[in-house]
Amino acid sequence: MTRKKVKLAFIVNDAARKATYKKRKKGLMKKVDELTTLCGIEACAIVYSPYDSQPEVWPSPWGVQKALAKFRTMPELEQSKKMVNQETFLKQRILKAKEQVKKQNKDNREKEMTLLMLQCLSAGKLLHDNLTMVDLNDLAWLIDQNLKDVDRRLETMNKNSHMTPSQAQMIAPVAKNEYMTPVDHGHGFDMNVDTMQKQWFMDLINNNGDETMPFGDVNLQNGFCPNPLLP
Amino acid sequence: MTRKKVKLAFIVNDAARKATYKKRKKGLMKKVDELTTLCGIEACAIVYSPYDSQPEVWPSPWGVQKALAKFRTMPELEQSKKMVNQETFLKQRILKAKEQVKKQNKDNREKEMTLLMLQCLSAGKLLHDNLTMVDLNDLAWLIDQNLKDVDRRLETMNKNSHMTPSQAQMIAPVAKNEYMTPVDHGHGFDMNVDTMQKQWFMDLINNNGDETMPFGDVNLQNGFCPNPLLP
DNA sequence: CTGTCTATCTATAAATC
DNA sequence: TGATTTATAGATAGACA
Repeated sequence: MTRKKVKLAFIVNDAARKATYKKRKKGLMKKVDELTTLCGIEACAIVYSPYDSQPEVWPSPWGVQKALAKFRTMPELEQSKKMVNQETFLKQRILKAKEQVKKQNKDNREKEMTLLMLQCLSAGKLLHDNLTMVDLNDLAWLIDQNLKDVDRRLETMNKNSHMTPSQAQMIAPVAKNEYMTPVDHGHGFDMNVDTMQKQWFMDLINNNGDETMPFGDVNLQNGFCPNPLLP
Repeated sequence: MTRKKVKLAFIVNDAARKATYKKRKKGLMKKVDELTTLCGIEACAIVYSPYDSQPEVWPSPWGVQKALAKFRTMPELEQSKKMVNQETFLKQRILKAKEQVKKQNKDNREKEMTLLMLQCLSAGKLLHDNLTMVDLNDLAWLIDQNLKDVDRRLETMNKNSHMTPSQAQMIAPVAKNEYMTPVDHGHGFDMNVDTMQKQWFMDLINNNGDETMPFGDVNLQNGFCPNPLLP
């Protein structure tokens, strides 16, 4: 039942490797078949393995010979060109993979920070003794993002509902403009950048985490709690 | 969004064909790559198309040359053997496809019969004027299957529950052994085969379908209903 | 070894930018 | 032309017969 994503590496287990070989060779053959049929082109595949005494070819030895003949008509220079193309392709794939890893890490980071923020809200304090400055900076950024979101919603409410601005403010009193300034994120931690705009955050990390939270006005006024997960 | 299952045939639309070609060539290349990596073998693919001035090869022209050299070392006889193998392979695929069609038809038939049976239960009568003898035979088989299932459940109950056999019988009184005899299914309709064992069914189709159903004991004692779908 | 089954993972048709 | 997105078709790992 395909427990996990198969990692692209040599399969050590002999039986599993052979089983995979059989299945995938069949699948590959089918793909070649489909490509030629769907697109009306010529193609062939050659597989040489210890499981078969001879190379296995598709769609037929004749087809292979034909394709090969064409390939051989290529001047050496052209063949080299193709080779370079192949190399370029691999480089592109590597680059793309790296980009994906980068994006994945970014997403993971954001999720971590969301979790951390929620834990902080639950505990009523920041457990910053275990956090690095980078963590705190990222957390600050995330919270700012959330605050901006709250602010946007507030504006929408003020414009579209029958609620007065002051009533709306009472629902989310922390969403004050002084906290809305964009944070210069992604360039490492810098205590000197935007410090004044993140006053609430600075206040927080300069104390010991067991006093009023920036969100205290909402429902955690006296937020300290012996059980870190139960407000 | 892959609206439909792509039928395996030449794509007439030029743009679509080219797009498919690009995608699938890439996919094929990836597959070759994976096969070689996972199974530690040598393989290559050659694609010759009007979209590229030269044949496209994987993993590299060198690899292709290597694989080809091996192929060329095969005696003509062996090459022919391989060719025959290819033909055999295609025949096997055709055979398999036919078997799948057959199985599919069988499944469809069974579903049709299930639906029919339920409709009959709902209507409280068999609308047999619109049914062929083959239909009725299949329906009889299906009902027998269901009765066998009921019987099996009854036995389980008698063995494992605190219920007495008679109590169990009251729940599903139709599951009497006289109806449990296996039906010789799949050889066409034959009024002379198993007729006695399917007495209830014969009774049913020899009348006009507006009287007691074989399942009448359960909850359709006086099953006729003006609305065919509402008991 | 070959086929089957099922839960997942992967490929990709179409639409859109 | 190529990249991205989304929903579906297809491939296949692992277990079993």
